[in-house]
Amino acid sequence: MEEPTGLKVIAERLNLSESTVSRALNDYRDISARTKARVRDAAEELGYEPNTHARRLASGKSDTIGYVMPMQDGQLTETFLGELMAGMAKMLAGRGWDLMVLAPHSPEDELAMFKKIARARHVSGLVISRTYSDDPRFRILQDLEIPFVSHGRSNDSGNAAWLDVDNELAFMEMTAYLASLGHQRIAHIGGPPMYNFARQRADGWKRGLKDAGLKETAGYAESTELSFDGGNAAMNRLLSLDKPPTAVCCVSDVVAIGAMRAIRDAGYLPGREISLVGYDGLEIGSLLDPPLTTMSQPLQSAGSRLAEMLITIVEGKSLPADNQELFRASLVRRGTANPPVEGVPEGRSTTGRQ
Amino acid sequence: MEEPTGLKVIAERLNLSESTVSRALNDYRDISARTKARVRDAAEELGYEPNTHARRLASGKSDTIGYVMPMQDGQLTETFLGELMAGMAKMLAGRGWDLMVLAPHSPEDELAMFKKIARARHVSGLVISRTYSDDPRFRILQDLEIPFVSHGRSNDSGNAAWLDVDNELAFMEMTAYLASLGHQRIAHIGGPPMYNFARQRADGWKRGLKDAGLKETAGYAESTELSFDGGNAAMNRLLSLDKPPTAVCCVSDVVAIGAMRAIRDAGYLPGREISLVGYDGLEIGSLLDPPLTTMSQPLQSAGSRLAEMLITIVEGKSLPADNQELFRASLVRRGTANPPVEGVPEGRSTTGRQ
DNA sequence: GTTGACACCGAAATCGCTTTCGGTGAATGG
DNA sequence: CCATTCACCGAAAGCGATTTCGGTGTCAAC
Repeated sequence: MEEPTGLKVIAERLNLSESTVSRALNDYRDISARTKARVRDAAEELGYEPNTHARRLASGKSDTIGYVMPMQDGQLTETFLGELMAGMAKMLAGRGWDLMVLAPHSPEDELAMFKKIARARHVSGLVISRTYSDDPRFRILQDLEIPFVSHGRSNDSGNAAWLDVDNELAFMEMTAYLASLGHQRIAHIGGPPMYNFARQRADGWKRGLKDAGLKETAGYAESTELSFDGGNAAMNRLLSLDKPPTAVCCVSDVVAIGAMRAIRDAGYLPGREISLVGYDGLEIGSLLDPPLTTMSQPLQSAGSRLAEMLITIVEGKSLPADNQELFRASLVRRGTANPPVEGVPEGRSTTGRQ
Repeated sequence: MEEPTGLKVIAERLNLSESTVSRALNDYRDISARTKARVRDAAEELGYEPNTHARRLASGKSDTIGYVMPMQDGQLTETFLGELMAGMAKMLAGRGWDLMVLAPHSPEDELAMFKKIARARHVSGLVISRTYSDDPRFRILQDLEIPFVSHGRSNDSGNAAWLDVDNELAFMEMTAYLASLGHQRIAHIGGPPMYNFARQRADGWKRGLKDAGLKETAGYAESTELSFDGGNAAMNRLLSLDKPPTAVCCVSDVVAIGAMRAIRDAGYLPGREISLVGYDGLEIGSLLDPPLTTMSQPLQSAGSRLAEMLITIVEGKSLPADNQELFRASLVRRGTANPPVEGVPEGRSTTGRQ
């Protein structure tokens, strides 16, 4: 229980005042270089570590940002948040900031957390993720005057700060890639339009088609839940079309995996009769047979950048509106996207193997 | 920029002193019930939220615990930490505590963080995870007098606090299950013995064999990296045995998936000629064909319990040694574990399909 | 009518740091 | 040589709570 060395100890030892020591440590310029050096040495030697709470109380800053976990009914919905948080935490630690986790179990709870933060101010900024097409949180946070940046855009983004992947571009490229392989019948299994990224990806697919000189075929624009079963069902619908697609752009890897199963069950081989591209770059996709071609986004660096943006905003060094960035997803070529082959399905096959 | 309501405001409004208000809010018993009620009402009405930093400075408590992310070379190594953290965060939030994330990019960095915490004390306890068989962190944290609980045991656990899954029991059950299906040649693909759980799981498998009246066959105890390739290679070694196993207990789902591929490549069907059970309960396993039978552990509740234990320790309400708990994993029956069939492999098949 | 005991509340110190505001002594300028 | 200006440092006032220590007023007991 030996007491931790505070400013006082090091001040006494050097025959200086606490305030001088404090300013020396914080590199004020009305302290001589010699004194600063002495202070720093003494601090080092004594193993001085400033008391965070005292510092934050006095300075009025909290040097802490919060990450709002994307939860739904108390359950986690994403798998990537580990990477994202690691990226944020590392960036923040480098600047002496802390990362705090918020896991609301309902939208009401989330709102309550926001309000509390707005008043207690023990968190100086937030990072939210998994944005909806219409996301009330943008307004709420702005009204509460809580600095924040969002991982993903929204219709309500306005001049808020955000960092997003260029979903539209990603799906344009995905479609272009498929077209370059020779596919002409390219479908899309999208996600619920309530998610902003789902719309963007669908748009990207459409533009990709147009750029490739292809026209949208009726029934090729599927939309479903972000789940294995959703992908499975959607793919089955595509397969029952008169002219099923020879390639499919999937809104996510999980959906793509569901689609793969449907393709298999219909007696075809994913990547042979029907090509498939997913999105997310899940590690697990490479373990499938054949391994899933997908597009991956840089997560750790996104987390890092998110934190960096938020810091500049909190410190007033930049406006939210000046912090809107697009990251680019990159194609991961694995096994499910290949040139079309002969014998493409011309209608619902009923000889599915189990 | 209206100033937040502090104790002073509500004291003035009620013609009370700040100290009385503070004690009323904190439910001291030398404050009359009537006064407490008045104070609480006023606080509610004015939207009072105590200043966290001031409170923590004055009380000397930080009401914050840190979670040390399991990192390796700056990379995340686990996929489950999202769930775990969500569980912790929710538990903590209910008690007014905060969860902070630490993402060291190296063991040295981790040590530096520990030292800093030991001095700055802005985090009152830690949760560590992914423990090694010989894990120096136990000693370090004890020497530094930082309260902590570990998610996973170690040879160095001693009388430290931990919460672990009963890995041995899990693998005993797994083995027993396989034996009950009729298997007699049950192998094990284990992980690097540097990880404590890897040893425990191997032990469980051995005890399971013994309990079922089976004897260990030479070459049936494989060990490999915790990766797809590791599982793949290990399974290939098993397949090249004179008498390959008819069932395999895998240390993790990812390893199991690698093994599945090896089985397929050798011309067999996982769950038919060779049964397979994984561990982790990864969602993704259910998407495979056939879906992977596995054992899953409760993560959110583990996180919750970890946080709870740590709080009681930090508050001095219990000793670390009294906080050692085993959770139980549960079997998730899917498609890769079935009774043995005729035509079991009797040696390395060379007719593998790619 | 003292004397305690008890129930309540206020004053003031404290937590450890930041930051403003002066106040030295020395250097500069005319 | 006196008046400015600098460079540097100390004193002291917060920051917004918690917590100890007394000090009232009331009431019962002797």
